[in-house]
Amino acid sequence: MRKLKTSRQPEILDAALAIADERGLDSLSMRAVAQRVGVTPMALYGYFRNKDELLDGLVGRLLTELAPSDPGRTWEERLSAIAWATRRVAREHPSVFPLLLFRASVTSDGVGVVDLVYQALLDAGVPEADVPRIERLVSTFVIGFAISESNGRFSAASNESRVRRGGDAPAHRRLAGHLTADDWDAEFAADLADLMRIIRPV
Amino acid sequence: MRKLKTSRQPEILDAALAIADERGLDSLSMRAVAQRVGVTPMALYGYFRNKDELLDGLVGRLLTELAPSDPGRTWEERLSAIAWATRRVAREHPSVFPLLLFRASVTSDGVGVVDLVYQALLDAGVPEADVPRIERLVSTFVIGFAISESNGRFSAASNESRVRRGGDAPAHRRLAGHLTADDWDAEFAADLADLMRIIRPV
DNA sequence: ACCTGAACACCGTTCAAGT
DNA sequence: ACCTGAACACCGTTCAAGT
Repeated sequence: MRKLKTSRQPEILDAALAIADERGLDSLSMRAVAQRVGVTPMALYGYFRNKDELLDGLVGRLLTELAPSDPGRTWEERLSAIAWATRRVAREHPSVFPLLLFRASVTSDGVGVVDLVYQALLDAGVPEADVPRIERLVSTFVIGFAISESNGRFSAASNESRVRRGGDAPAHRRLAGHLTADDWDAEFAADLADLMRIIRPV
Repeated sequence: MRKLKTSRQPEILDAALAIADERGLDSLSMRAVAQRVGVTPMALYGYFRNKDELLDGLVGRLLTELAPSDPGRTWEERLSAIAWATRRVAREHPSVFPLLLFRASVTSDGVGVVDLVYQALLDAGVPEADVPRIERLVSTFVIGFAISESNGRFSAASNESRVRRGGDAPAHRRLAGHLTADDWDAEFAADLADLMRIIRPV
């Protein structure tokens, strides 16, 4: 396991993120990254052991964007700031963002964000034994929401298709007037408010 | 857009699911599926327009496994049954399962499951206007939890790494005794109980 | 210390042709 | 109606070599 160079790692991650943002994750090939950096594909292997490690580097890059600059005073404000920052990062990097759900955030940046959440939950009065579980509950929802929104699972098209097929879906038929949501800011805010009610009086 | 044959679609999806389960999503190539079915790669294109549509078919297959045979009497029982079934499907098909978060469930099977959830939420007394939002809240969490668990985001390794780096993470240090969770059945049950508290007195 | 070239074993998909 | 063969434009990665 030979030592890796670090000098041009940031430059390479910049190029990779740009390609993913512009042309999607499927277009993110070692060859494409190399071309953008102005180098032969094989040169990349001096900086990342393989494509998987390059993707890990990309996840690390996203994590640094999650910690808000101004955390806020109350624990509600601090949790909200991180949640909305997460959603913003998902909109900025929709192709790369889903990798967050699959790669454990063990980089120091990832731990930093989790630590902020732990502290907020402690301040909220959550018993120490419940804090890690509640952190996973909230982060799983927030990341899942951000992915669903940015990748079309929540899309209006999906809701309309459901209405059209409403024949064998009685509850859909009854809810016909309420199926076309589109203000995801409002929905996310309402969801966070509901989750706060879980946290407050544990 | 020429018409597709349907005769051997189930057989092809069986083969694809088996490959993904045995060797992972990266090994799920059209060529590998074709070989398993005993046919030339090009023969598959008579049944699915491209690889993406084959993956959609796979998602449809998973959705049929989500609706529990015995739904249960109370709305709590019915919601729980679907949630636990979802988690079981994720463990059986960890590589394919994450696709559920990226592809809107507009197949009739998907609508069927969502309709069961809508009905349970109505029975719980959730106002009609809130039902679709609460369904998205719960399903996003349940799918996200199942993915995180089956794909290592919750792994013990990740928690131990965090403890080790605890130096610059004060809340982690304070919670050191509580960071090594491993009973995901219990955690999932506790999470569902918390979510029920959101649903009950909306 | 950093980079290149050639090569290997793969991909998804199109097109024209075969029974 | 169903399937095949050859071809095209790609992949990630190894190895040996070059400055």
